[in-house]
Amino acid sequence: MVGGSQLMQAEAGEGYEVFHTDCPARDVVDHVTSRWGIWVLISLRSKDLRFYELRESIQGISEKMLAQTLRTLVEDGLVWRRVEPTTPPQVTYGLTEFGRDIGEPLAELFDRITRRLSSRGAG
Amino acid sequence: MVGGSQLMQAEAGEGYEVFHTDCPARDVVDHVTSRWGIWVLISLRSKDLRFYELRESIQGISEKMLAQTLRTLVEDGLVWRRVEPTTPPQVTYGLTEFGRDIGEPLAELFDRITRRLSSRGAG
DNA sequence: CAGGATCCTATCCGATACTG
DNA sequence: CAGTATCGGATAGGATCCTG
Repeated sequence: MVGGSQLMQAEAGEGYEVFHTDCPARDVVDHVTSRWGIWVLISLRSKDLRFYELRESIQGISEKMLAQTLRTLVEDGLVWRRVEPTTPPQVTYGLTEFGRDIGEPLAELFDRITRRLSSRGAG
Repeated sequence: MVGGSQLMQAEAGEGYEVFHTDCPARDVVDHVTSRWGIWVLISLRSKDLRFYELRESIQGISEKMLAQTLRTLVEDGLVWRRVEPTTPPQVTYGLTEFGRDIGEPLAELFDRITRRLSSRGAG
């Protein structure tokens, strides 16, 4: 009876929200905003990508972290995974509806930061 | 001369973006999406808060991490810090214009995840 | 009240080697 | 190609104690 009530605190308390440790959304937020999660999601927004394409797209990511990040995002229902049983095997990743939904504010976040930084550097 | 060019790759390359390690926005993104950064920013959206209010608002955060997160966000220009030289001293934090700008997609991200999770749990 | 300093541990994450 | 398994260094982050 503790989870999911943090939004009510704004009215009950002094006007600020309380973020519970066991808030279910917190795990997903942590995964989405993990070191590599945000870049995977943003990369997949333009088009579905194969494993090696993602690895080359996201500079600095290791195969281990890419695999781990993808596994988490698939578990969370943000990314789907399709295996083509060819030789060599092809595995493609793409965004689910949930993933596309989440990808929007993520891309917006990235855009706003980029815009602010470039305008600061230019002017 | 290397940073800020990753957005061009979508046209030059195979249609997906490349995220450079030295992209200047990446540092800010990392700070904003750090373990506690997102919660601090969202908490400050409703109103300015003092140190202890933030600590109580964000369940599970330690004083060390709150101080460290706030320092980083102030350095990035997302949060301002005002010291009242009273006894005991009062320190208030709030969002700068940049911080409010970034806070929007952040709150939207949190809202969408919360909505999706609660609707999934309810029906 | 608002933190800095210190210590210590959990985990993150890269490198390497190996598998289907 | 698309991973898994293991190891070890780096770092994030909590607990505690101390200061203005």
